[in-house]
Amino acid sequence: MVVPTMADVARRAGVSAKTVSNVLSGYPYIRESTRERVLAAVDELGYEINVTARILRSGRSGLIGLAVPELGQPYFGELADEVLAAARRRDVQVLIEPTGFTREGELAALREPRRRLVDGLVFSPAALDQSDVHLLENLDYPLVLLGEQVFSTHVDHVTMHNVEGARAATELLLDVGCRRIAAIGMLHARTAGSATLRFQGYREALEDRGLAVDDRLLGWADDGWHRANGARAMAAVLDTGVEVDGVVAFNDALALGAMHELGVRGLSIPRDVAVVGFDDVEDARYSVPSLTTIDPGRREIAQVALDLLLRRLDEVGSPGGSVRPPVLHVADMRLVERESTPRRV
Amino acid sequence: MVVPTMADVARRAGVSAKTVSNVLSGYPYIRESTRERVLAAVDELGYEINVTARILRSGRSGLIGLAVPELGQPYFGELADEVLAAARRRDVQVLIEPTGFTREGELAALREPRRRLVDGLVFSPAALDQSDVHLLENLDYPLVLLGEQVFSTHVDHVTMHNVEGARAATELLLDVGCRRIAAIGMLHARTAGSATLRFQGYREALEDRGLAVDDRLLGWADDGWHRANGARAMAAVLDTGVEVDGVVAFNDALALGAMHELGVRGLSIPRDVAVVGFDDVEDARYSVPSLTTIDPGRREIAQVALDLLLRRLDEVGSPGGSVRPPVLHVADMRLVERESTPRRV
DNA sequence: ACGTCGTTCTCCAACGATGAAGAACACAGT
DNA sequence: ACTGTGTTCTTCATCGTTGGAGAACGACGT
Repeated sequence: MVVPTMADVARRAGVSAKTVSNVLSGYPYIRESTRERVLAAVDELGYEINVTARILRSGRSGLIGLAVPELGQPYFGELADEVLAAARRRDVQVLIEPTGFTREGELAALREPRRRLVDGLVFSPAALDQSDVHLLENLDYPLVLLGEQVFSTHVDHVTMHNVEGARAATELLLDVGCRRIAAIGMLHARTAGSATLRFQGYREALEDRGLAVDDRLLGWADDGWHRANGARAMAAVLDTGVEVDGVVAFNDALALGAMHELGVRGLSIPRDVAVVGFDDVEDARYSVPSLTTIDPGRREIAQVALDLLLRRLDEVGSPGGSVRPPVLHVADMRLVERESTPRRV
Repeated sequence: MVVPTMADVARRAGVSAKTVSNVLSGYPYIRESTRERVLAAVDELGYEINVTARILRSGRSGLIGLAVPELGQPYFGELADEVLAAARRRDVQVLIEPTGFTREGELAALREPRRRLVDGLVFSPAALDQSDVHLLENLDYPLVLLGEQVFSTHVDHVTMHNVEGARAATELLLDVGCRRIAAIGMLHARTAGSATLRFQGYREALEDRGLAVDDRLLGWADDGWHRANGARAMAAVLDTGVEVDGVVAFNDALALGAMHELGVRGLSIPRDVAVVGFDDVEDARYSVPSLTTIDPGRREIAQVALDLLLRRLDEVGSPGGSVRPPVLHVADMRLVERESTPRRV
């Protein structure tokens, strides 16, 4: 016998297979002596349950999918760690599906669950947009959305304070005296999405102080929010000859790229130019100088997303029928001041 | 009918379920007209095969495990991306198991495969050591080891040129005139592992030029190779008052932390101190200044590890019996020169 | 004495696919 | 006409577990 089955355990303990199953799944009406015999048999045979058979019979795999663009990007790597940690606490496994910032990758991730084994999906879209929203509704498995790329009133959604975060970042710069603040990370293509919302926060903060947006201060990064593009966008802004005394970057990678470019040009941070990022990835703490940034509440996002998904899974399980309406959860945001901005006076 | 089964397709196409199965799995003896009818029925019903049932019957899940310490660390995040990409090309799914640098996490990862669904495991140990090697032998599933934490002649293993890499890094510094080269990332605890090997490369390079290792130049980072510890270790070295004109850090995060500390102390890189890292994570390209580092061949490592694992899985599948002896593959290494070191003369 | 109830356990039939074996048929060679 | 061979498809059992139904038993109230 290569690997023992429940029937083997049952035979050894002198009970039926179903009793073994009952013992293992915590069914209460088992005589103590029986339970002990069964557990002893399990031990002696080194029995471990066959998960596949259990899934086939019960219809639940205890596996959820996490579709994110790329783990190499620290924001998503760290987010994935948080989701995995939360999942471990709840005894769930996570299948990560990197979508590579491509439409095909994201469509594939949406199709996978039916074909693969996952019970539900946490999905952070980057390439799909609002016009694809119908793809996310009426899926035959529970879905939790992350980010601000696509919104639907039919799907649970966890997101962050984008406008408020960018506004707080910009206000900090204004408070320390900056008046020529560049925005790094503008996107042409999208009408929604983090770029638009963060730009909105930037604009609102300026306008509250009676300042207008100067197009020459907008740094475009249509190829993605990587460091390289942050450097490029910063260079483009500086090359217009416009005066710059502050930078709001729409994520930390852009900010670090921009700081790189500022350094190359011999500008001192924060003396000549103050810089604020967005995301609070681990790098931000150890750059030179360390980066002031917005902590968007990553841990909260991971935790809430998983909880929402598991709650939906329970709803499917118990046909008691009280289907909750979809939730939109916005995580708490926090400004983290470090060395790339001067102290507030 | 919520979700159609093979029997439904069969009924619709007027054939038996087994014929549907045969069509879908590419069995050759099917009349063309039958094949078409079946595929039409599949289309019409939107049928997708139930993976769980297939696994139960066939015994293979097409899922492999990847056990790494933490995705938030760019090296592992990027490694995971490479493994996932390679897996996608081969139509395999990957279940990532973060072990959190803990012994318990790693032991759990080793136990999981039996309980969970994976056919095999790619394992990058960080907390287990050579004394645990017996845990890795005689597992009842195929295993591929990564890294240099544990070695076994019974297990396939993919690793990198640690000694040669650290030696190349140190030689570069010597070539550009450094003579007081700090080594950042020393560990007390381990007798094997990357730290020891990279230190060995450092020492060999020095000794080849007739230089001795100066204990004051050794920066310890027993709490892990994070940026924070790189900064701390660098600070400790500088605080001894010893003169430093070069730094070999045992990974990029340590190097970036060390650069941070050097910056804080007003030392210019590379003018006052030249710095070399190890790993070539994406950050290294965009730090200020950009970091000279060793590319250990991450993509090759991911690819070869997956291939070795899949090859073992095939061996299990076909009892033809020619079990290949375990392989030790060492990936190609490459020195990437950037701004943190002066040009070689 | 009898029905009711709670406890403890068993039996059977699924879940949905596939491997093994073989039936039915056509066609060729003798 | 008969056997052999190749093609095409079917039947049946099976992977290992769990849901549903209910059997067996004792205790309890009436």
